[in-house]
Amino acid sequence: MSPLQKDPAKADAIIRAAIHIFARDGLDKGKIADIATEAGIGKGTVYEYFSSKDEIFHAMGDTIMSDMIDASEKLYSMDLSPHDKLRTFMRMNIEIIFEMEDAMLIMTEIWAQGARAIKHGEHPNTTLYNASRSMKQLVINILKAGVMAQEFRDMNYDGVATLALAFIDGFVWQFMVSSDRAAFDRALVEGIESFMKGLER
Amino acid sequence: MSPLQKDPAKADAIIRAAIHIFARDGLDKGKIADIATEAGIGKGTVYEYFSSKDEIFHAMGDTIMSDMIDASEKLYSMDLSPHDKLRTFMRMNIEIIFEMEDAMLIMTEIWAQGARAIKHGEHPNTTLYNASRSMKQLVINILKAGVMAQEFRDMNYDGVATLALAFIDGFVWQFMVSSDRAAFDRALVEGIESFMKGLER
DNA sequence: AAAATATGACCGAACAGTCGGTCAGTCAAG
DNA sequence: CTTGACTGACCGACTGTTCGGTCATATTTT
Repeated sequence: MSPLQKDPAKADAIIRAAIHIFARDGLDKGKIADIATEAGIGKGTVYEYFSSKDEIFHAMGDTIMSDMIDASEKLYSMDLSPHDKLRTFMRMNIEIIFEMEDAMLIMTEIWAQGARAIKHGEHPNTTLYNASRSMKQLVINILKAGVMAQEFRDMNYDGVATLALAFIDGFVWQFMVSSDRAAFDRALVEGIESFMKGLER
Repeated sequence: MSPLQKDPAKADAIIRAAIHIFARDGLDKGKIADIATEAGIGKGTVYEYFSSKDEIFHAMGDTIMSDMIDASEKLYSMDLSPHDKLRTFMRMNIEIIFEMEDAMLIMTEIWAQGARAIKHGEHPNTTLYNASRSMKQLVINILKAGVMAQEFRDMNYDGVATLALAFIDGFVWQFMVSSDRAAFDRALVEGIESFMKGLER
């Protein structure tokens, strides 16, 4: 039969290369030819694994989000008080995203594409939105546990979870264009402290 | 640059049309021809006013940011306690940006371009970064006044200002893709309250 | 064992569509 | 007549996608 199945590792290599190239050049300017070169294969081969540039976008989105959710869920299952869990969740999420600068840039563009798709009355990339929703649910669960344990004040969970996630996104976003790592760390500590203080009873 | 002899109102019309088209189709997919049509002029005329697509990007960024800063500074000069000023600043900023959905989408892409430019070792659109810095300074000034008036606790101003701005950006960003206006308002109120509570002495 | 055959992964030259930017010419005003 | 604002047909660079052909490897045959 088939002497060689299509190599799944090669599909991965293409995605990895795509993340690198698209983060560097943008979703539109990023060339399939460059991705192929980066992955060490021919341009035609890319199309043996993905039927279009758009399909590569989707695959990238899935990969990035599942990486992010995995990291967050591991954190969620750690044995910590709600207070420490939330604090750690925020700090680690910011650092994870910050390390994954490539991913952040791409997600931003995919997210913007989604917003535009909605404007056009089309369907956005649902994976991304489901993932975003499940992140929020994770935060809400921590908050509820904290209220139950009388560590946090009573609150509107959705609003506070939104504040937390907005802070994470916005914070990374602000520092994406700054290279002052020391300022970044100082602001991060103070930002999280201030946020946590807002939850006190 | 073109001489000022030409109709300045037409340059404005081109910028407005550009904001509409680029928000709808994205910075790359948005066509100069469409902008011309939207502005009710010929494609060639666009090039009488702007020498390239890139120059249009810059002009758009300038227009959007100066609109935003004007609104913020008007707010800043209002006669309110630091507490109310900050609260109002956040609420109004979010609502302004939310109404200017077009602007938000475009700014996001320009910002991402800037982050990429830095990666390449090039110069980003400085207007945008100066504007962003002056917004932060505005918040810091409010915070300092609040501490002076003993309304707020002592704090690291930069960190808290970053939290505030991150919240504004991230909040709008989260809701860009949701059409549930009621949830938006509930979350907004709770988010701001929680933030303000974190500043109490 | 070795030759013959079959398979499908791989490739990159060529194609076709797109779009930023140009320019030769029109038109209106003074 | 002169000026300059305006126009859109046109050009050419760029790039996503296709496709005919190559080649390494598995399978079958001798």
